This record gives sequence, structure tokens and C-alpha cells, in this order.
Amino acid sequence: MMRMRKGAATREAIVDRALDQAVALGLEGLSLGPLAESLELSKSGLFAHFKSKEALQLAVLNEAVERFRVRIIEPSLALPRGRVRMEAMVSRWLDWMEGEPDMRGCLFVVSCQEYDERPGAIRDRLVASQKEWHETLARVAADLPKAGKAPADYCRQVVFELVGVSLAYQQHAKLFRAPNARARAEEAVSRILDDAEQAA
Amino acid sequence: MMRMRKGAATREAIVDRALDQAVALGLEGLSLGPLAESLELSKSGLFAHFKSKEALQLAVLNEAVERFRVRIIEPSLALPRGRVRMEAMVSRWLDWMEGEPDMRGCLFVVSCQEYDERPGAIRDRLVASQKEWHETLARVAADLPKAGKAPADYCRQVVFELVGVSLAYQQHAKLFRAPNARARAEEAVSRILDDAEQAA
DNA sequence: CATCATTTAGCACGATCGGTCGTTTTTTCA
DNA sequence: TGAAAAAACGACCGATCGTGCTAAATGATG
Repeated sequence: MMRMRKGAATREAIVDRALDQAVALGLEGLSLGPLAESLELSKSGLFAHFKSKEALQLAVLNEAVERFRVRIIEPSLALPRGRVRMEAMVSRWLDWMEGEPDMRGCLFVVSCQEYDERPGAIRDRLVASQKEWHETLARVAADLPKAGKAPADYCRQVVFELVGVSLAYQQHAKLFRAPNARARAEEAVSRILDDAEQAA
Repeated sequence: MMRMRKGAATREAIVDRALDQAVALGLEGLSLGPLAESLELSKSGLFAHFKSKEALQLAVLNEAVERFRVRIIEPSLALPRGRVRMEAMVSRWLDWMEGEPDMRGCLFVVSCQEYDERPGAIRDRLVASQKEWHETLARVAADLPKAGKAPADYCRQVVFELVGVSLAYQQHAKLFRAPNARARAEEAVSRILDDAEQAA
């Protein structure tokens, strides 16, 4: 036994395409019909890979989490602790907000608005992944010079403010198409990190 | 001639209720059936007031814009220029993010994610209203001590960072239900405004 | 009260949605 | 190569969606 090979491949192709669609219209805006059509699959053929729409949505969300880990977290953690690592992480984070090639935008930002009032497995997964990301950010912030002397939750405050910058960046870049959005974001980040270098 | 009275009243009731629904599920998530049911109206009776769903969505959006003006902008502009006015405006802004009584959340934040990739009249109206709001904020920021000496677009940078704080606040409060979200936001605002009080 | 515009309801339409089922095609392993 | 399993298909279901069309109820005005 142990039969199966093609299935996994098309499943990956489905999730990949679905991720594109979800970034543009949201996880809730995912529609099986058009998705199948764009992959030249029958709707039922596609559906058979996931036993429900929610399972597909979860697969898409998990794929985004994994890509985020590979593209943002891992490369940054290879750098020396301190401001260098933090700046690399934030820079990659802002890149992600613009979108990977052919994928414009950030699934997490879109989904956070979709699910903050919709309880369920998707919301739970989303909240968990975001909290995990903020934890990672806080650990990186803990290596900043001020972190040792400041109040215990100083790192959390830094994370809060960085989250704000990333969200403002996304809005200015995508909604307003402001060409100077990146410059504004980088200046804001500098202010936050400079503040973390002088003693409390 | 000139007959009509009840119509305007029920129309207001519809928009009011639709605003609640839209804050929770988004302007795109507005559904005429349940909306009519919750108002004890027939679906077609409700529909007759607006000749299309988009017209209802625009009416809801305009109602939100008007409420925002009355609840946030006007009272703040009655205060003396400078940090006092700015702090009042930001404080009311953050209150709005939590939601008016019985309306949890901010329609603008939700809609910005829904429409940043959906061209049309709604997106246009949304972008216009948000730009107008940022203009207002920038004018208020122009009275801050540093504004005169700093580069010309310093006010825009302040607005960008304040937008970030408001968005981070909304996410922490609504998605994570973090009880200290307001405190974090107020500290971030203080940092931004303090910076605006020392010379460039 | 009678009239007539306004407002609401009833009904049905075409489209789309997620999902099911039985069948056929394709792939895999012996 | 042949048989079994996996994968893809196509037709279909019930529900819901926005949207018309027409008739009945309602309310203001002369």
C-alpha cells in the first residue's frame, strides 16, 4: 500500500492559488468555484481535497504562517542579537506587507479584520499565530540596550508600536498608494529603536 | 405635493441598524435579508428605500463619516490649539475605535481592508473620507511646537505614526482583547507628542 | 371623508454559494 | 500488464444572495 503522489502536488497547487485569492478578497471571500476554474479543475475535484471550506481556509492560513516563518523570522534569527537583528526583522516584515512576488498584501492583516468578531477555528488559529509572532518580536526586542534597565514590559510596548507602524504602512501603501509610505515607516521605526538605545 | 414623512424616519432606522451590522461583518458582509428581518420589515420593503445594495452601503458609510465628525472632530476643534487640542482629538479617536455604545469597532478600519483591492464608488468614498481625516489631523499637528521648525512634512509623519497607534490599538483591543491596550496606545501617543515639543 | 402619492408586502427570478453522490478517468503498485 | 486505489468529473441539491414587478396597505392632504 502507501499509495498516493499526485494528490499532494495538486493540493499544494490549490493552497498556493487560494492564498493569492485570499490575500486579495480575504479568507472569507475565498470562493471554491472561481478557484477551481482558475486551476482548470472541477469544483468537486478541488473540494475532494479538503472536506470542507473551513479546512481549506485553515490550510491557506497555515501555509501563510509557514511562509512568514521562512521569509522573515528564520533569516533574521541568523543575525547577531541587538539592533541589527531587529532592523532586519522589521525590514523583512515591511517587505512582506507589500506582498511576495505576485501576492499583493498581507493575509494576516486582512484576516484580523475579518475574524475579530467571528469566533471559530480560524479565528483561534489566527490569534495564536499572531501572538506567537509578537512573542518572537518581544524576544528580539529584549536584546535592545534599554530592555535590561526599563520596566519588565518595555519590550511589549516596543512590539505594540512596531505593530502600529506596520499597519500604518500597509494602509498607506495599499489604500492610498502613497509612494513615501516606506520612508515614513522607516523613520518611525528609527524613532522607536533610537529610543531603545538610550538608558531609561 | 411635498408628501412624505414616514419614509425618511424608517430610512434612518435602516441605516442605523445597517451600521451596526456593517461594523461587525464589514460593508460587504451586509445582507439585506437579515437586516430587514431585524427591523421587522420585508426585504423588498427595505430595498425600496435604496435602489441598490451599493446605495445602502454608501449611505451607511456617509452616516459613519458624519458621526465621526460630530463625535471626534467638532468637539476637539472647540479646544485651544496645540497639544491640548491634539490630545483631545486622539483620545476621542481611540474611544471611537472601541465603538460607540452598542457598536463595537470602527467601520473605517474594517472597510479599509475590504476595499483596498475592490475599485468602485465605495472605495473612492472611503479613501476620500480617510484622506480628509488625515488632513484634519495634520492641521492640528501644525500647531505643535516643533512643527514650525521641522521639515515641511513633519506633520504628515506625526499623522502617520498616530494612525499606526490607532490601528495597533484596535487590533490589540478587539482581536486579542488585551486589557492594557489603551495604556499602551496612550504611552505611544505621549512619546510622539513629547517628541513634537522639543526643537528639531 | 375621499383622493392620491408614498410606503410596504408578496412573490419570483437568476445567479452563486458550499456541499453530496455516483461515475469515470488516472495513477500506482504488484 | 492487470487490479486496486486515488483522483477528478459532472450533475445536482438546498440555501441565500441581490433585484425586479405588482398589488395592497398606509398616511397625508384637499
